[in-house]
Amino acid sequence: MNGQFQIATHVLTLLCKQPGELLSSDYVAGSMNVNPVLVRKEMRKLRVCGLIESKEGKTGGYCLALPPQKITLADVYKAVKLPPALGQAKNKPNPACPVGKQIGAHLDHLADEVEAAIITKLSTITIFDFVNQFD
Amino acid sequence: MNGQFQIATHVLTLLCKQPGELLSSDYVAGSMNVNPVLVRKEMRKLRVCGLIESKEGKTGGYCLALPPQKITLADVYKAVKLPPALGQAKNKPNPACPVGKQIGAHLDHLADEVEAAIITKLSTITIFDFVNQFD
DNA sequence: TGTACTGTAATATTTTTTATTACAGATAAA
DNA sequence: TTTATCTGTAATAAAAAATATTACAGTACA
Repeated sequence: MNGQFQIATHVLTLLCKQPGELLSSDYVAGSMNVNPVLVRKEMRKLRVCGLIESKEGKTGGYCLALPPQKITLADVYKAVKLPPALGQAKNKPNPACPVGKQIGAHLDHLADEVEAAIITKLSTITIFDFVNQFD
Repeated sequence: MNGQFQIATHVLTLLCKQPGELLSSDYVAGSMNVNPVLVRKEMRKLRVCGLIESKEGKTGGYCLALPPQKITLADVYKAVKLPPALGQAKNKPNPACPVGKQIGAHLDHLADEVEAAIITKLSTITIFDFVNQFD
């Protein structure tokens, strides 16, 4: 139950709907019923990737760093760094077994291909597109 | 850290390499350093989906139910039922907010599209293909 | 009839995610 | 210059999910 991508997308949607305004973490956290600190954590990731800007101090808050047509959901996905879609084994397969010895590399390669497929799909959708779906 | 897909794929690889033989959960669990009960749980999912067969009692174990050319990694993915690749928000967005009111439906639709992209990718790879990568 | 499996439940442990609390630093306004 | 309000961040607690462990009923074979 990982809602980091949803939080980031929700905030970006709000920022896109109120261009030019600075929205506070308390405000957006209230709009989605989630803890403000969690919002600030996701915002840090988005800021590091150059998707948003933030301003400290009184009247501070967050706004988009780029036009929403330039931000794809793939950018969001990469910024948020979710765990891999196929999961990730933590076990160490038996190296004495010919399968166990090699399967890690093959599974990693497969995981990379799946991540690439996800990113290809998400790169076709911008925040602008996403927000345009709303009434 | 979810290794269910990896466990299922590992077992299917072993079953594919030893056609006709029944492999026990203890044997395969030893090959991948994981708990045998966890193996049996994944095997139940694969059996329900018709990918493997199991036999109880002494000399019991697991074997493929289909030729490995007929089992795709998409079948495995669907059988294992991982949590959605984009995660899943547990929060209930504020229904008084026009964004909060609608975003759930749009995020669900997006999640469906991403799952479809994953399945499209994985459906191009059979267990036979996967196992053929091994030396 | 004993042995060695699957099937499954119950419980505990570990890991991950989310929530909460706290506070330093920044900035605007009184 | 002081106060209020925000970000940034750390530390900790609580909740949720995954995995490990234990236990045992049922099945099938020797």
